[in-house]
Amino acid sequence: MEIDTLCALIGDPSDKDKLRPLLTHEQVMENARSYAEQAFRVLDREKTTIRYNHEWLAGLTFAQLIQIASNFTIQQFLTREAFRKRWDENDGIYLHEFFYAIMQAYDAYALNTDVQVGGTDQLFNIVTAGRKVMTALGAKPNIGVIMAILPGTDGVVKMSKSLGNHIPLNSNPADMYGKVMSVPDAAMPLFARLVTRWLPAEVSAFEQGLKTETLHPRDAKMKLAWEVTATYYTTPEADQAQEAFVRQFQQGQIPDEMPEYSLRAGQTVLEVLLAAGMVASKSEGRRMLEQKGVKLDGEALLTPEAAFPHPGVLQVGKRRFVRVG
RNA sequence: GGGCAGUUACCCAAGUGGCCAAAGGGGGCUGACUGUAAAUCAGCUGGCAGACGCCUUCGGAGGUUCGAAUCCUUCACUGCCCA
Repeated sequence: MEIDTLCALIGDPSDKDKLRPLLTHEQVMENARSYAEQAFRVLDREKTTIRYNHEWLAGLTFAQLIQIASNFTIQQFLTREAFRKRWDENDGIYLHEFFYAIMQAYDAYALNTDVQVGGTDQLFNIVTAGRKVMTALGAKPNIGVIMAILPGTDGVVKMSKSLGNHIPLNSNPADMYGKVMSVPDAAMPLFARLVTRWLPAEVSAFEQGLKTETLHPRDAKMKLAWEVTATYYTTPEADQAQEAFVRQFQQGQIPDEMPEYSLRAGQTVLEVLLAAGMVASKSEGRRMLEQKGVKLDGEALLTPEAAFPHPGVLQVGKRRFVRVG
């Protein structure tokens, strides 16, 4: 497994909104460890070697870089849809963006890879650039395994942390289960294919079941959510996440674990909401109350200025809970 | 180096002196309906008060004006074209 430590070190100027502070080598390696830990949810720690691309890229000379770059024409890059579109619309295309493909290609060469795995958006970087550079440098070109792109929780757009539609690997089983359940039905087959341990036969049985409606979409998604959770966590954790989900959302019961808040004398409903971190501001709290989104032990609270009635389970919306005592 | 266009709330985007806390869309949140969702419908979406009102916000700073997102100066940044 390779971790890109070079870009983190030089900073990526394409994110021009945020001035990304240059990370120190220690910070970069810290992040790298976190990526590795997440990968080890599915990779065998014992059989995996982690390599960092600054190991070989940092020592590359400018002359070498020019020589590698001479294998490519601008046209090859511009025929890529992403670049083409921006070219046609007069959006900026930065020179260094071309170098990402070249860098990735050189990584494949430096690691002497036989196979390189990536999403369809990496087709050019892997197949065209990688194989070309490997050939040019006298190595045997590798083989690309190109996978479909996993959509995010919206079911359409590529899953990405910066878009906020991601399912984090490192939060917790209940969160993962719930987030998979929130994915639109239409995205289920892709999840089944890309992030479960199911074999092709199981995946197609799953898809068939959905298509012929012999499998209830809700049950299908529960099965999927369980499998995804069990894949990245463990079977008991997936069981537990499923039980909690059924209790909380299907039966409308309160979860068994929730944060606690100690009531202070004389606090109003509004003050408790804010102090317990259930709302970001008093205005938001008032809105929630107006919209009947606040419940104490199942009873809707309506008056912001009223004294907090009694200890109990306070709920805001569907999934924010706190035990007020 | 020269010319032109631009910088508005989470994102896109309208707004060219008062009726602007700022249209519209997206996103988000709440409620209804459901299968948990999606789709659909309704509402909300800067803060403090919550009655009037007050405060902060339209790239930064300064200015003109009774009054500025809107006009002027200046700085910064972005895009396009020319060199």
